[in-house]
Amino acid sequence: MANLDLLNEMQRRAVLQTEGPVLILAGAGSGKTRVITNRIAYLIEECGVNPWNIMAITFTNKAAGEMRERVDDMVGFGSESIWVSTFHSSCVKILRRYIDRLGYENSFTIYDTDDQKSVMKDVCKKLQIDTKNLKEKTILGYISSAKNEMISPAKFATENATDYHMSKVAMAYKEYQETLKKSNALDFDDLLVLTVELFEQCPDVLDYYQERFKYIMVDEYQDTNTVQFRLISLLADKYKNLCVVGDDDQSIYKFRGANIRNILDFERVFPETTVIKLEQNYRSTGNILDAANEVIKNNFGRKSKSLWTDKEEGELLTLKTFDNGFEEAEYIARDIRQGVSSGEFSYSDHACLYRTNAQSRLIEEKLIQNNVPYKLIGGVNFYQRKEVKDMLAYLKTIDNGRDDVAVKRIINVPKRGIGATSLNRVEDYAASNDLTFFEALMDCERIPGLGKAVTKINEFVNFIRVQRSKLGYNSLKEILESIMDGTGYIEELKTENTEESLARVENVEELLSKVVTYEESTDEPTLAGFLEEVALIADIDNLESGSDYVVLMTIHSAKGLEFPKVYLPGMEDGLFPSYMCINSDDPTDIEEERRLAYVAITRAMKKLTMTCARARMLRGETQYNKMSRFIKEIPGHLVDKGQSTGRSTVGAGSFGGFGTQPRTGAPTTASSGFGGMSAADLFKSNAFDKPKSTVKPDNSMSMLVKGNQMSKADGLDYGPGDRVKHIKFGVGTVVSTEDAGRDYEVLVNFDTVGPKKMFASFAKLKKI
DNA sequence: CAAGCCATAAACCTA
DNA sequence: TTATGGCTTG
Repeated sequence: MANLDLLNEMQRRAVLQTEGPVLILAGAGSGKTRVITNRIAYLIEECGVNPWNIMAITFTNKAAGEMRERVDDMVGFGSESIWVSTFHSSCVKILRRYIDRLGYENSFTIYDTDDQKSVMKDVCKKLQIDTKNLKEKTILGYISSAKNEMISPAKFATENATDYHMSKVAMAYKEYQETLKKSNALDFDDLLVLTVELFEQCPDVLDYYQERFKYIMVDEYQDTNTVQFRLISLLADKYKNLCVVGDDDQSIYKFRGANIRNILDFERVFPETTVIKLEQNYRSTGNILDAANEVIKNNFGRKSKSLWTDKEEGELLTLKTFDNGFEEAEYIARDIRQGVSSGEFSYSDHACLYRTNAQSRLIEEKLIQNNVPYKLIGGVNFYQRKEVKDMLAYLKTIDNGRDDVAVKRIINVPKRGIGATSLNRVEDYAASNDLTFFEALMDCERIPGLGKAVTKINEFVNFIRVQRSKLGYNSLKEILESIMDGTGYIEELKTENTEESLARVENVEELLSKVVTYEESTDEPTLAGFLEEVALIADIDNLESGSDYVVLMTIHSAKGLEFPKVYLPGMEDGLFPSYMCINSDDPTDIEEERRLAYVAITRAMKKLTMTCARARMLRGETQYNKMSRFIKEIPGHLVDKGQSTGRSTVGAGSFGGFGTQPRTGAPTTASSGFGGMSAADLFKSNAFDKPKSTVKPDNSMSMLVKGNQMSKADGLDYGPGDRVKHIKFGVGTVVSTEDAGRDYEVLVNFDTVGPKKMFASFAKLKKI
């Protein structure tokens, strides 16, 4: 049941404006979900619209599920015929019915990333593209962006004819697309692109769906990309009852293809648009909102709006500057603990939002030391990340070869051609001679049957020996650096050049910073000492149990969430905004970064604490950064700067001033910025931060330390003679099943592709 | 040129 | 866990 009484004036207008194009600019915390659900209920109950004619589109399945639930609750009978889904699943439904018009079969398959990669592998082979320089993943990345912008292979080729590198990509794109078509397959992006093509080429189909979807609503509209916009424009073209809800100030996914022009130009594309601004915020205090408004005001390309609240001003924002990142993290940890022990807050009222994943390490450590339970959202604990574990395994091996697990972990990482067969031989030799694995490696000449692997193993052993001999002469930093570079580990990640791989580089660099601080803060730093310190931190993290914990995540993943108390560490130029944006030729990059700041600030309900460090260890080098320009955009009267902190105020005064607002006792040495330092080092570095690159946990295990992810299915529900169905190969007859150790091996004779041998736990065969 | 070893794919259906 | 193709090497 729609209930207009629970809505404010603007929300009510948004609900009542059912006809024509409507642009709802819903600021952070302004209750947009409530508006959408009420609007749907109102359409059905008051305007007599058939639920069948309503479509609501979201971005994620999760969001679709939530909306479905809330709509069901409110509408009741008939709600199941409302089309609530994501862009992609809508397209699948449409294409399953009509894609034959485009020369595909309606039984098309959808290729996942793995499938895409194997297609691309073939393509590269065929076109003789060297995948050492140009990774399949990288090419697929270009193709995906092209598809988001609806750039066809032909157009892509003409646009990139001059660049050698890109012309290769263009060739690959063309070949890739042809291969997909031949296999009657679509990739994820094709779902959208082909639906648009379908509508453009078949007016009757378009007309059918236009008649069907008389009322269309799109959530998180600021995140739409060009194809998605085209798609809804086509659908809404006839009745023009298109209602989009979004906030241009929260568009932070440009790097994923979102096109902010879609929201900025909406009124131009749809004349006679009713624009409704939801500006009353129900989340934050007055001071927090003012700060957010003042920051976002500095962006030029935006719809003017200004959030307000009838809540009280609340506490001032807190800004603390520290001498270094340690004190910053320490402060946050203590402040949280204090807030909790005072009884006013629980741990889960606190969130710590940072710009880059690597920043989590220091905070994690300090939280652990202070016994503050925390949970890392959308990420993995720093010391559990694969790349960090790899580096630590190298260090352990150098320290002493006794940790067999560590040695086995890295003996073939990066790949150096030492495979399972050789390792098994070494293992046997070690066992029968009562040696550690590494001792056996050193002895590898004597191991029978190793053959040419001996050379490879010796190279590895020598590398470790060389590093070992440096102990005591070279710094640990230098040793870790030679691991990073000498093994080619970092280089491999950099050439991969994906969001994920670059985040991994960042994490390794963060470990390097950790090494340097260890050396600086310890009288007699040793490798063993360092490993011990790390082990302590790395092991304690089982302490988190229960549901009350502090939340740690990137600002990107915090979109849509709210917390009573929010901490924003690392508010420094160079970190946030990142150097990449500061030095970018494209002025809109900094605007995107500012929107991110806006999102960050508006997550806070009661209390916002921003912190920055005068000196920060980045990539093993101490950087002296200015205070973030975004902080300077916040008027001084909103901020409690407190007393200048830090036990030793050595570098005091070298810090940037507090912007335009004069303030009490502020050491305003504005623009004194860089303390004569290595900005250049940052420029030459590739390792920029792309957000949201949730680095996967460490699944990889050395093949000798193999885990048991798949348990043998106890018994199969099919046997020889049974008819079974396979997702890719279709229907077939089981010829035989064989007990093969942990798994069953099944031989199936498929009707279309002939006999195939497969593993039961992989193939997920269904008896029919 | 043959042997042997290494690396990888076989699955799920993601914004 | 195993089959397979590709690569290296004697």
